[in-house]
Amino acid sequence: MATPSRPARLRYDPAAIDAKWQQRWADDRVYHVDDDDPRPKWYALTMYPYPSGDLHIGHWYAMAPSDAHARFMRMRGYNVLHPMGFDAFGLPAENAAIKRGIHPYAWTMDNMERMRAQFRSMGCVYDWDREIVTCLPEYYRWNQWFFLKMYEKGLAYRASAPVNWCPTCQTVLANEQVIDGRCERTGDTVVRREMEQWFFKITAYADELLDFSGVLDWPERIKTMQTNWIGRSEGVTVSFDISHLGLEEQQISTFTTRIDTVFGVTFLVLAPEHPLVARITTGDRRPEVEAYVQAASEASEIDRLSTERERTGVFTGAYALNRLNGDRVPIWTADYVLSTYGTGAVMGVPAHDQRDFELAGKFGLEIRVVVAPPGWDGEPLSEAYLGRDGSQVSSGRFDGMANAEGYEAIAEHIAAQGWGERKVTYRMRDWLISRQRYWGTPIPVLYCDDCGTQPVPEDQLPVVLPEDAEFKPTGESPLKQHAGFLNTTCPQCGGPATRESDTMDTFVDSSWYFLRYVSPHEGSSPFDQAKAKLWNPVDQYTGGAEHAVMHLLYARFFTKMIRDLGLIDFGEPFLRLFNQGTVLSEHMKMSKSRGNVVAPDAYVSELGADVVRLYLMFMGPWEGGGDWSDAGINGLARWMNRVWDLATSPTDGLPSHDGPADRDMTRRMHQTIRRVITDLERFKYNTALSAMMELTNEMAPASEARSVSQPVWAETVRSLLLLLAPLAPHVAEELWERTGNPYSIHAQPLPAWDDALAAAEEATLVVQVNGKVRERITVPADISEADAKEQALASERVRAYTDGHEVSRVVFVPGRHLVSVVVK
RNA sequence: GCCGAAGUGGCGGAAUGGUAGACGCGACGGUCUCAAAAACCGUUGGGGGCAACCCUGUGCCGGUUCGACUCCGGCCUUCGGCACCA
Repeated sequence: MATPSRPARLRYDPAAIDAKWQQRWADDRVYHVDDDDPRPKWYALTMYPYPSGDLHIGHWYAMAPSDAHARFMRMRGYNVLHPMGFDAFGLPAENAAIKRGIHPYAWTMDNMERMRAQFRSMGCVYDWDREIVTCLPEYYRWNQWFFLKMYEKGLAYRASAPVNWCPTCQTVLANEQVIDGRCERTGDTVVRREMEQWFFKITAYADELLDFSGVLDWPERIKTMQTNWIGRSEGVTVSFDISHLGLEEQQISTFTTRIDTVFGVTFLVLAPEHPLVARITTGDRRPEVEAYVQAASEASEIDRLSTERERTGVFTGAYALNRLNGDRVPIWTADYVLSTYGTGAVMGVPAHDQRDFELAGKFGLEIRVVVAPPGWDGEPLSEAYLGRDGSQVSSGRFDGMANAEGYEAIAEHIAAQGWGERKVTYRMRDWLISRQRYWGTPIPVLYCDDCGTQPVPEDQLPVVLPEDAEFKPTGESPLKQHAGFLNTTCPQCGGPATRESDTMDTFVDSSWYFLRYVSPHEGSSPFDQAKAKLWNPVDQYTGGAEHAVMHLLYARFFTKMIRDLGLIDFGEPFLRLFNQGTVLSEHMKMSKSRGNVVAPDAYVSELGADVVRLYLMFMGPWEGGGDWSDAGINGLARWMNRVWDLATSPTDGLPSHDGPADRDMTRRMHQTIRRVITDLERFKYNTALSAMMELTNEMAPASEARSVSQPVWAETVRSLLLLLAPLAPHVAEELWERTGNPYSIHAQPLPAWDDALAAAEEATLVVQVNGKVRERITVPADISEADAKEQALASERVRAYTDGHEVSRVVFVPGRHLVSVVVK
């Protein structure tokens, strides 16, 4: 591994201590959470894992520090709900079934059993009585229930749409699951297909999702990412007259954010998928247009998205009328226009849009400047002018207006004429939830030849996955072949009907699981409303930043939707959000193919859970992740040895009272308590541990020199163990017992600090001359400004710099014990 | 290309505008040992000086300030996100 180094030997038997206390805590159910506890509540949630089979170091990095924080909050007097469960639906289970003939249910259950044991080895405070498993009907029936509620409200709908199809997963993906034109999971190139699919209307909440005023503390980064993802943009729709073509459609509607440039339109561009393309194309243009549309449909997302690619497009042979100036402009189709955004058609303004400029340049279309850049000489532009500080020209009666003024005036004019209206569009699309797979929540819908699409009646939920499905590598969902599942009767007419065979995206499961923990086995509703009111929203949510725009956005959407169903009275699921970083190995992401995966189990059995926990927390700031190092973890093992020695060393050699180092030790102890508590509040585990190490560095020689009295020593050890308890729960508990304290340390409050006792009596007065440190003088901590300045100026070293010069200024910084002397 | 974050010893990293490098790792020297490991003690940004000390130093260039790792402006690099969104 990274640095060859012999492991430190521990002074104690970590495996025995871990086992001893884990058993005792389980027997005593010390982590059972009581809803009726009178203390203030704190809901601490860590993103639940997918049951992939083993807890890897990344799970530890996500869970050990968050567990430490939950324990910290318990010791601060909160009734802490800290549940755990499994995100148990998903493709790996189904792939295992196809490859190895194991049923997804069995595979998932086995994995969870193994992971539960590994979870226990971490010593977390999870209340396992509240565990949820999303692949069980008792959970997923409520996905179906929410689906029905959304269907009733028009928030769940079926539509034909071009979708992202992953050939390996054999299913469609949500837009959010496509990264750079590739499947987020497999890295496969995504192809586009036109399919009938189910959607959740997340766009109905787009504006509300942009509003983060309901959260208390979220990383700006995540808010920005969501805001960009939603991509709100304000503009105007404007239609162009095509009534002369004799079609049913009289006009082509376009969307623009630059209505001020509408007099510069010299062509229109339709997306290749736009329904009008085929109908307006003239006979002589047809072969070329059809070939272009065909090629566009075959091009992969990657090709089409490439910005390096040369601009392409073809003329349809048809013209449209620009109603503002009566211009007759050619209608083109080009693949840089997306059918899924705006109206699928844009007005081509080459002078003021770079893409239009490139198309016009390539095909010799007119480039007409209508917003004159400041200082423009009337010469042709070398690139599109995108600025908004020009003035209107060649714009009829709007000529001479400042750009911003022109925008407003033209928008008003178009609305008044009925040619278009102001409109807000979003980059975000509705959430495509259909998956052509078995291992997910069946969509509770059936199709009747007579009655059409019918929701499954609520009293017939859950629609359960058939157990006897066959898993073959055909690329078709096993449900599609399962007659027993498919064939049913219509609730409306009693005639034969066919069930929907698609299942839901697994992100549906995680969109409300934080509500289920409050009443995990509730059978008559998704969650107990009174308990949700008691516990939710989640006070502190932690997890990886990779969920910034998927899970977190969906969960916010669901929460607002559930609020609008009247079940809860808040709209944000997570008040505070913290994203931990990633653990690396040799500066690279761990992966099986690289062979650099660090397995925690071996370290846990050799050094104990606590040393692994401490090392992960000490590595660096939690949000930053870090590089796993075998040498680094030894440092923490050594420190645990030192703590062990300090706590267990005999104290009868110490003076019974009035040790000469008592004051210093007491001060250091109070300083440490203050630092550790304020650091843990902000997840600063690394500096909290540094503070405790500094304390132990001071304790060791004081013990050696017998300069601390027994009572002060006992108090210091006691405080150290309490501060350590959230981070290293097993060893702290063991030492708590060995130092004669009553079980359990985890039921104790944290020690309090006293600022007066933490205050230094002496301080180092730093004297700067012209900004450079020239002298350090030991002075009373409460030295007055006058005395500090006097002593500073009297110092010989300072006088070496001031003698013979004029002292123009002397600055005293009270809290810092610093005097800054300025000489000329 | 756009948006965001970050650049500090050999390494991970500390520093409300106020003693840069806490704490840990590693390295070097020592104690113990037949020897080694472990443990313990000491040294450890660079340069100079016998020494007291001095110079220099937080990606680069400038600015504000008595004082800048920290604030401002402009670059460079790295990482993350978005990427034809009209």
